[in-house]
Amino acid sequence: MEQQAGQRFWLMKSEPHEVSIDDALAAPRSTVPWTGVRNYQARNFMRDAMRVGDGVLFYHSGCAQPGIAGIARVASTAYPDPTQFDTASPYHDPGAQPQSPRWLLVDVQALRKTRLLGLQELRAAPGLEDLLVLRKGNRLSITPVQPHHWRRLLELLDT
DNA sequence: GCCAACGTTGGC
DNA sequence: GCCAACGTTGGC
Repeated sequence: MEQQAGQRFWLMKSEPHEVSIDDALAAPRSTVPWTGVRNYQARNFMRDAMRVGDGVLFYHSGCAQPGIAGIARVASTAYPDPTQFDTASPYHDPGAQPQSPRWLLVDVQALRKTRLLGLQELRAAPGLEDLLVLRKGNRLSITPVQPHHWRRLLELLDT
């Protein structure tokens, strides 16, 4: 991916049994709505800081082989997550009202699948010591990625 | 299944 | 505003 001025970078976690990088690539226009974010900090990143075209590291979590599995891009601005109003959804939020949505999402377009860059390898890689997702106890499903981390990760993914 | 870490809730 | 209890995340 070419770096553009003002472009920001993100790491976004998905449980592959829900939406994997393969699922995203197989979707129409390789684009999926990032449903189910129920954390205010992560929501605020989408609402306040993300822009169309931002780079995304597609991370598989909650699985046997956690790690970065692909590259994607932010494909929309933030809009209400419809699952918050859906009583049949596990993401239903009885406190959310259609007139005042509580939860937002962005569309994410998968660009390519990469080799699996696993957690162990991430932890061991020089230059990634401060990557937020590697912090002890980190549970945020969306974290900003510094440009120098992004460049380093792309190097690692291409080797 | 276990458990550390964190976020949210609700009584006070 | 404090903080204990509870629920969730996510690696192992």
